[in-house]
Amino acid sequence: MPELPEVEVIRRELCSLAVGDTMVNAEINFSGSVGFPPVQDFRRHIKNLVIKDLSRKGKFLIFHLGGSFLLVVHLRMTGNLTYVSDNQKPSGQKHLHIVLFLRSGAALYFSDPRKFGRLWLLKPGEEHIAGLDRLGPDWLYGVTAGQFKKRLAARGNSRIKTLLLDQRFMAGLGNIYADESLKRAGIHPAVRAGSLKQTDPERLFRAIQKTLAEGIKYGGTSFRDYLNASGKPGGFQKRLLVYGRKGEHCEQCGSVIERIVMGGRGTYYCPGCQ
DNA sequence: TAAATCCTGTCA
DNA sequence: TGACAGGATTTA
Repeated sequence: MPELPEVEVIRRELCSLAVGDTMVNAEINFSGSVGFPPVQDFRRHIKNLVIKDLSRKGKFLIFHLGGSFLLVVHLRMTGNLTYVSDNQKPSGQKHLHIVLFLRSGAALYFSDPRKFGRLWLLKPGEEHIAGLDRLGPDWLYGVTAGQFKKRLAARGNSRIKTLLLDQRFMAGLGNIYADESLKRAGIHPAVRAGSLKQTDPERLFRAIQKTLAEGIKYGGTSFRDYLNASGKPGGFQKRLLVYGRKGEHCEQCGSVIERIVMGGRGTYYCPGCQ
């Protein structure tokens, strides 16, 4: 489900809700959600670790815990991480795979219908186990427009949409924000990076940063499953210009929005603007 | 560069 | 019933 803005919204919420609290226990209902270490070790090691801080790289959420442990979370398509305070615990929730109990009485609920999401409990030097070492720079703090332009030049043969989804190139964009950013920059998704016009790369860079910032501002996009750490939907779905709007008229130029498949992903764009 | 894979749910 | 889904990796 979530892309950079959704993960960032959750990170900010958990910063105010959970930092300073301590992990006391883990309930694991589906062991496949634990990427590392083996479930028994995960349960044993996570006890009594203070939550010192939370950071984010691309779509990864990273809890910085006592003892230099890192709890790395990737929600993939349908994962949800919800902070539940002591007096409002839901019960019998379907697809609830992991509960992390906190000393305050609150808990972190990880649920995920499609079971693609993962949690890893790592020590420094083990970041590669979660794949963190393969990520390119984060879109919001990783590079300047100039550095982005250089990276683009090195991948001139790739189609721009495909490139934007490649987390090794740059980290954090997913299918929705890639399409929305290309629309805002007026660039066709199938264009090859090397064929972009002179002013395109910088405009695209700005459009992506602006679109992501807007996504965060409106609390993320709840297209189907996404909920923030408080269990509430975001609002950016109301501001989508092309994603999921095949057959509708572009608000800017009136053209009919099209859907094509690129790299196996549904891709929406406006043939008039892009 | 595409398809298969990991899964379940929803919608046309 | 089949197509499709905010992701990412592996294999062909």
